[in-house]
Amino acid sequence: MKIAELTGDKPDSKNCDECPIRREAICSRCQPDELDLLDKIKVYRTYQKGETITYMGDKISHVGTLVTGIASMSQVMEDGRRQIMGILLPSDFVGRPGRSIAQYEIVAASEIIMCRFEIKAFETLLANSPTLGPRLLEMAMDELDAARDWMLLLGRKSAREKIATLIHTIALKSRSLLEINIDCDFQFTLPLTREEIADYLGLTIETVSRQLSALRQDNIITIQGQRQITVKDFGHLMNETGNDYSGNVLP
Amino acid sequence: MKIAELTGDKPDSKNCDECPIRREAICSRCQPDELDLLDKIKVYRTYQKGETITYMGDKISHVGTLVTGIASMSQVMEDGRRQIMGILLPSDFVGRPGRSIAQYEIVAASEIIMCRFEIKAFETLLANSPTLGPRLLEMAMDELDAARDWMLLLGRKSAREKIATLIHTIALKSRSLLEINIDCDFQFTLPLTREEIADYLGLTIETVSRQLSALRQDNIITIQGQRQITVKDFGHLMNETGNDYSGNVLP
DNA sequence: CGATGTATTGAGTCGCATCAACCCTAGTGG
DNA sequence: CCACTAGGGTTGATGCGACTCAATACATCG
Repeated sequence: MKIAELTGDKPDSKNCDECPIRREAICSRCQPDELDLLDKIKVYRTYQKGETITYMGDKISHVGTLVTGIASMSQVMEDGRRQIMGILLPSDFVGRPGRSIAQYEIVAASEIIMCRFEIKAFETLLANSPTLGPRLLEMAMDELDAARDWMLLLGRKSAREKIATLIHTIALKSRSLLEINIDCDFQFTLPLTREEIADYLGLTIETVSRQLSALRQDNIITIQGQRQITVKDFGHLMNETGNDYSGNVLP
Repeated sequence: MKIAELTGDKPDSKNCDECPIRREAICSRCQPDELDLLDKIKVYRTYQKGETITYMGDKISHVGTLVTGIASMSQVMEDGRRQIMGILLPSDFVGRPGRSIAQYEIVAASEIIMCRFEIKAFETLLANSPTLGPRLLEMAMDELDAARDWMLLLGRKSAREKIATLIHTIALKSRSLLEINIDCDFQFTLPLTREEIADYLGLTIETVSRQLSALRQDNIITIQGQRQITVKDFGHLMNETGNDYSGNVLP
């Protein structure tokens, strides 16, 4: 039994070679010469837990990569209803080249470090790089797939299926990060509050709490404290997600 | 008062220069030499209304651009629940370079014509083209924005707001296609059945029908036959969408 | 003209939201 | 050290909005 953390390690240095997300981020295919160019315009910045990085409608001065920590990307309606459209994890790219007004609100769900680039400078690099564009395209298409999968969840799944899917997804991600493939109890820390979960799944905090309790009572998970989840049986959990077994694992 | 059609004109010829979507599609930035290369590998194909172009899990042999007609992209659960993640209109790109297994089901909602490319050949062009990649990236990011906006609708909007948003969106799109900017009654044809609307909005057909009737009774729209919708007052309709007025028009 | 697919409308039910009370933990200051 | 407070979480009672089931109307087509 292992404890997984989605927050990643802190970068011990400002050197790209030692960057913990060097292999997955926008720069993953850059050759040394390109990396140098990125290195020259990059600026690290830390945000505190709960801090808002961009508000909807804000002018955007930077794009960047999340290096450590967790953030959420959400849209808010006038009356306060909120929908989180994505959870940002280390190596995720934030911002859209060519757009200067923020469409979404980005909030740090933990203390985070971002590797930021001034947007004009980045766009210039992007236009001249042989690797940045293709990597960004690949990442955008991955996000598109994820967004579309989530649309099925939001539009068609029951509260129980939503919660089961979230836990299943986070557990799988934690497990693959740790490269554990043993089918035994698996414990991890929920990186989100009940409110964030509710806003991510299109539910209320009360329903989230109730469904978590129900899954616990049905012996599918156990809960230690408020955030520690143990999955007793992945197959059993999978049954509750509404997904079928075929073709859900992407290459 | 004008009648708008989202289906576009049929291509009178197989010549790219006269293609009705030449200015918006993946090839919109291609120079003559690149266009020649695309032209050599392109194959037009017609699908009948109701025909399924790809099933989930299918091996994909082609990518391509929708030239005329309407199609839907959806995901289906084992028990038949369906969520449409996007409505494909002329100039939209179908398929993901680098992926050989279909994640989604594509169904023709009307008779359609596709301009298709064998996937390997297209990938080769993409890798060597200075314009294809950037254009594809731009289109992917636009779709990502659209998907995320739809997540707010699916997760947080009421049935009435969902219907109002759909009508508002389609009406705006029709109007801009016709380049009409007059604030008067505006009539258009719903390109979708009630079932498709339901699957797009995460509702049932009965709820769709009831909410359309309610909007009619509240004098926000009128309905002629089953598919002809007239918007009496855009402002009034906008009030029902749950959107705020600021910042919703993209550049 | 019946047959079939599509749409509307009504009655009843249920899942999730709402409102409200309470618990737990951590942090603060007297 | 402990009372106090605030934020996060759980649980219960109740209500409503959307789903389900069912009957009927309308449209299209052979």
